[in-house]
Amino acid sequence: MQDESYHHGNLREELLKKAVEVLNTDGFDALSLRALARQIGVSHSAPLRHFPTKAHLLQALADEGGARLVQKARQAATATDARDRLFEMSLAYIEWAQENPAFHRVLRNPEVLRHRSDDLNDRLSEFADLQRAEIRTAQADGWHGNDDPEVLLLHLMSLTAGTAIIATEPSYESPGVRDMNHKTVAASLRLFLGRSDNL
Amino acid sequence: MQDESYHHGNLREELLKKAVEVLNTDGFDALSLRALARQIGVSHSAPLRHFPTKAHLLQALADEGGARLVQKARQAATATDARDRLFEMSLAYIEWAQENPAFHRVLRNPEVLRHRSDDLNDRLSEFADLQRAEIRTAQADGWHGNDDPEVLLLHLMSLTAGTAIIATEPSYESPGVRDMNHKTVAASLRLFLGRSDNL
DNA sequence: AAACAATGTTGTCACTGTCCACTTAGGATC
DNA sequence: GATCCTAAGTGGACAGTGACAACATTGTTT
Repeated sequence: MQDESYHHGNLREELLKKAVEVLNTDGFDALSLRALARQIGVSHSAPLRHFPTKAHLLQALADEGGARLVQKARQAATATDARDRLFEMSLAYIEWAQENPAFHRVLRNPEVLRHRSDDLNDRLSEFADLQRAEIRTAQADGWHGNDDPEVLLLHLMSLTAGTAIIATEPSYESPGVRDMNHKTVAASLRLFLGRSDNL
Repeated sequence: MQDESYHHGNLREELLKKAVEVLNTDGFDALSLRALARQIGVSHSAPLRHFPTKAHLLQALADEGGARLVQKARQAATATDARDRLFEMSLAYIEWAQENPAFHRVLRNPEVLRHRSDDLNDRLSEFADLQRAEIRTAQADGWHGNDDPEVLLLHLMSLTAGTAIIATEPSYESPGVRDMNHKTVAASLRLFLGRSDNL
């Protein structure tokens, strides 16, 4: 548990932590194993003992990010109505993306996503299944009762993922949407998930 | 116009073309200026005469892609009803992304988008304004007449961008949406843009 | 005490982006 | 038509990177 005096430390966690820092401050392209090692004060090839390749480092970040994202979304679903639970999950997803832009960017990186771990894959699949179940429940309550549930799932996932990206990438703001805030996001989600009576 | 015998050729276009090839076949990480030069049969630093930096090459791809995307979306809007025109534009956007995954991936790359050219920025802004206008027209016809048009725009952009990503990234399929096809995409868009009477 | 596996180090390799000085070709200018 | 000039291509260099291999150090296990 010594900090940095001895030869050993708790690298790996330190690496992941520093990686998130770099991603948040300097962007994706600036992330390099050697720079991380340098910042931590360790040999340039020490990281390879914990992540045999740079891709493995990114995978680990994706694993951690995916776990946190799904956990937050699940915990947010507390309402009694299924539609409201879907709303809470989507909103939590978007808020998590806004709070953790580094994780979110790694998580939606095509190369990372393509080679995701079985662990992450399972987690995402289970989350999709949960949403599927909630959609069916909401349909049983009369919400879009005649529509294909898979279409509803695609619609919800597209809307949520798209909103998260637009909300986290300031680049999208100027050419497209103006003043992006919590109220606007919630109102947008309500267009699909809201009940006309309550706000 | 000689092909490759002389010292000169029409590099730049050749570079852009080869870059798209590489992006489609080997992915984003495999794109390197030196490899492009090697494939074309030219010196390793020849590309720098046309693109002072790798980022400029990506910017050029984004410019071209953005122009094509907006053009296709505009041309697709031929219906007499504003909602239908919005539907046509969104569908064209998604189809273009599916047909041009390389361009689409460059176009939605955060670093590229952040440093986009004024040209591309203007094009995207104008397209957003066009959608804004169509939304207002549709609202005048009674569609979501009481909702904030900016919320409607955010909703539409999120939905379209999100669907395009899910449709182009096969990685999304297994953990989330099953069998993604034209009919499903259209049905999903119709949930927001459709008139309940037709289809 | 000795053997061992985990972790960290140094040195090296191929590759990349970028800069530089140099060459070449084609068009403009006198 | 000879001369200048500039755009375009060449080859050499440099630092930074991911990855590999051989070696060193540690804490743990036997």
